[in-house]
Amino acid sequence: MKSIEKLEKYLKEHELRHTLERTSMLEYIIQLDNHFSINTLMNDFATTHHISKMSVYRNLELFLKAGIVVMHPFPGDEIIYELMERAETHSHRICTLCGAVKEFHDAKATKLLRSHRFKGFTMKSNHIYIYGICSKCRDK
Amino acid sequence: MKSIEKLEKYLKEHELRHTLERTSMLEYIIQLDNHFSINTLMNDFATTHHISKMSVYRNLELFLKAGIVVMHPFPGDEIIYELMERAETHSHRICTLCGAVKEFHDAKATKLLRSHRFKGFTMKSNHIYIYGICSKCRDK
DNA sequence: TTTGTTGCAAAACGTTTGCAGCCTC
DNA sequence: GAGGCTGCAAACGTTTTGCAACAAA
Repeated sequence: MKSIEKLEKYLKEHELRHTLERTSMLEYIIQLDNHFSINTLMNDFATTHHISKMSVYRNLELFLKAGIVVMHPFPGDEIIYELMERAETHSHRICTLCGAVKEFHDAKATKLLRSHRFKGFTMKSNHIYIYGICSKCRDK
Repeated sequence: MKSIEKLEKYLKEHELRHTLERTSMLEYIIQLDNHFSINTLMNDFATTHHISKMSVYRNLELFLKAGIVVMHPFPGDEIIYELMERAETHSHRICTLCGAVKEFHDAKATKLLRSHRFKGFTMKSNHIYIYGICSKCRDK
């Protein structure tokens, strides 16, 4: 499902309101087309759009609950997020030493995961992370 | 590889030192045999062992780099960690609405992921996360 | 003896809280 | 209209920084 539709569905189901701030924040994240952090939203988005830092915090929370945005377990001082819709198109491999992250595709594993059926759980999305050491760090 | 061996290998390779604090912190995490947060370490570990909060922060960082501990992308106000060795034995499914996390096994997918070979990247570990809605939240 | 490590305390910083006013619905 | 939502500012609490003393190798 598209991110915008997800937002509309979530707001409707939870009797929450459609605001300009929510829309503009989601649109910003969509056009970013990349990983981002709170800093990205505070420095690049909040300063150039009509929205307060508080609404950024609160609406990021909402996007996470609605499954529109995912958090990534990447090393480093910042928590990294990504649009769920975008994150679903690839997996991540991470160097624990330097924190470098690469995206890669794995059609087989993704397909296998999608076929899962859980009792008492509606699957929406699945994500794969591979940890290891990149060649740069290995050569040191 | 066992966590203790990982620590020794990492310290040796990086010419770092073997200290009582590092050992006791790792032993604490091993015997915990569960997810944990900074709070767990600060309140339950640091107060009952000879170690300062600063060393907890700094050594958690070290454990992450050494691939001894992993961070999880779970919703909520706390960042959740787990011993890598323990996390490798299961996958996680997460309810985005209430934040509930369940561990589950998926031998097939895990095996498939282990068979990956990357150019310029030495894989150490792989992790699967499934997002969705649990039955409790669905029924509301 | 060298140099990484620890622990302390102060400082800095990001995040939360409470509330008044605004805007959806 | 009712109640969610925003934005402000103050309060809060965690994390970082700098440094001196200590300890591993």
